[in-house]
Amino acid sequence: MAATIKDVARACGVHVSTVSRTFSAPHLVNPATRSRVLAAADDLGYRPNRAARALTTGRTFNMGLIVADISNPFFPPLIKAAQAQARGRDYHVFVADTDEDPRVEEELIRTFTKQVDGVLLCSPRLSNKMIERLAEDVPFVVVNRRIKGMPAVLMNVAQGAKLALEHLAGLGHHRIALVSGPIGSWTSNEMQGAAAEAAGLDLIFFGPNQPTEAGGLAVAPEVAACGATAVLAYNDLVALGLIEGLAAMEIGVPDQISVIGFDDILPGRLNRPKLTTVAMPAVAAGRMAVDLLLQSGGEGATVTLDTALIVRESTGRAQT
Amino acid sequence: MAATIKDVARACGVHVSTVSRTFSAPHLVNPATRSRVLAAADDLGYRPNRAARALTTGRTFNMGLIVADISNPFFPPLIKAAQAQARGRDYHVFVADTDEDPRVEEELIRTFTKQVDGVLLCSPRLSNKMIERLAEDVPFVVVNRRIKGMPAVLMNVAQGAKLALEHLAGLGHHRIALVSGPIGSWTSNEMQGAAAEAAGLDLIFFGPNQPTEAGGLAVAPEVAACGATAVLAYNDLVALGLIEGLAAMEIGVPDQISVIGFDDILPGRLNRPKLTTVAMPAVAAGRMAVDLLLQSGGEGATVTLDTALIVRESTGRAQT
DNA sequence: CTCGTCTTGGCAACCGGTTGCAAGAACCTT
DNA sequence: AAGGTTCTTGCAACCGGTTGCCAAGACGAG
Repeated sequence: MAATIKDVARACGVHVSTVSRTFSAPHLVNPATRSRVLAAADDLGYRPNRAARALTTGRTFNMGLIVADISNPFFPPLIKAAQAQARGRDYHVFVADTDEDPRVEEELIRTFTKQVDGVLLCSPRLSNKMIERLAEDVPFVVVNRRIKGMPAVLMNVAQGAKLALEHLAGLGHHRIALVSGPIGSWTSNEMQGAAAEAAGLDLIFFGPNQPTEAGGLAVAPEVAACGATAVLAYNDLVALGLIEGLAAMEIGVPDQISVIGFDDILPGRLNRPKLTTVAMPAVAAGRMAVDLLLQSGGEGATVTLDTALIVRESTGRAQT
Repeated sequence: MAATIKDVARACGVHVSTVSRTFSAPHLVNPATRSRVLAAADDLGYRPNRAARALTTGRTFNMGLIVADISNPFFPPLIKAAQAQARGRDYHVFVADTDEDPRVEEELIRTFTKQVDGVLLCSPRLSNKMIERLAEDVPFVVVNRRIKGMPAVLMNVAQGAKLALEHLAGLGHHRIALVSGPIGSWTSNEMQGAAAEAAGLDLIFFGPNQPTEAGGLAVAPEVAACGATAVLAYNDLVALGLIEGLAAMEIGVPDQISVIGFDDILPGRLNRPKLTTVAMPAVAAGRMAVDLLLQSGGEGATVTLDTALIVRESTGRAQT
């Protein structure tokens, strides 16, 4: 059907290797011949078959990007940043969604192996051990997970959690609910770790939870019942669900309970009340992850990006 | 590095073809030999190289999915539905985002060619002519675009627009602004076409616009100035931006102006006021697109899915 | 015991390119 | 004019599998 390198070679009476060189090493072929080949190629609509080329060169010039849930508005900016950065490096990014399922995640990685030059693994749900094993077959850069010897882009969640807790303490909150995320989430662990170190606060942990609005909605009754005056939620989606759930029980935010999320997604900015949140550097992370993959020959550089507290309307003084 | 079919063959003293058959035609190899091969393969951690296999078989068992803007909450449900459906058919879906740029779209399609068995083209921005040309190299299913002889999944936008206009007319609105989308959008054209047929209404067209909140925000002043009492927006994102922009000018929705969007995305349900919208069958479309790609040998079946008006809080009686 | 049939597995060509090697041509040098 | 360079191009092996064809061996029937 589509023209191959042989068709082009035949069309202009030259060996296939010459055609091949015309595209991948133009300086090695006589300008006159080159233009003859290019003319014939253009004429037949020839495009090099990237998969076939990859077979011998070992490079596909594309990379995979795996996320747990593409519906989470946190990811699209990261994805777009990665795609843009990759495009600037002559690479293409293929995205896939695991539906929060570690088995699907593994299967997708296996599928990507040999079809991409590396995989950006964002907020993985697989165990470190499994990731290390899979890393034997394809280079990784992990985002929001620390694995020894593996290049990683981390967001300083602990710092963000600390800022958030200080903010709440400053508003007079002492009893604070911590609504964590799914099992296998490094982010969730970091948050809990940072919270556990905070002195003088009475923390109640809830989890694991789905990292979605449904998850927030579901824990709302428990959170309301536990007597906390403020909540630190795993992410903005959970925070929004929580606010919705509290509203359904006629509990006002921030009047009766303060809520802080993580991520700084767009819907949080449009919500009433506008969400106070710890902004995560998603765009920078997407860019960095691509660069790390391209630079590191698998070497374990680790980049940590800062987070920032953004105070909006969902937090206020504790009731006295 | 990774084990190849040859390593396995050597390891258990059989020819590579036998190993190959063990995986792709197990019934042709003696059970005893087969288990020996499987053991060796497992031992060496051998995985067939999908790209190499595709070279001879011509099938990759993966498909591409191209969207204009992955940040638009309209797409993730469609993407997830497509991925789930594909997974059930032993296929994998690779997603890519064009950033609303036709050139990027073309480049991505070219990249996908030969690396996937087909491409789902969602709300493309390329011209029909260009799409037809590219279709010579890779099978397509287009979503929200009608192209002769090409399988398509359409959403009945005209019907939805009609419902929306009737709803507004019923509330006493006569002067209605139509805020359209980007150039090259079939959806936008359908909306305009349907609107133009509506009798007894005074329509003012605004466009083209970016199909985002920024786009809605930007036209808000013009819309406010045109004297319309209601707006039909290209999609929910534009509608939300519009509401935001109107609010900044102290124009209340729905008290002073009614707003209807298209898509029924999640943020629209959380917004205050909750958005009245025409729900698009994104999930069904994702599923159908996959099936169409797998069934049709490129034959031009067209599926049209119904839309539905969902009345919430952003529309109300016209001021008298 | 011989013949015919069925299983099994090796051989080799092929998919669409890439690339090291070498030969011939053209161009310089001295 | 001989010898040395530099260019240009063809040859053939190779990447990792798949598959049509064929021969050897197993097995059952007569």
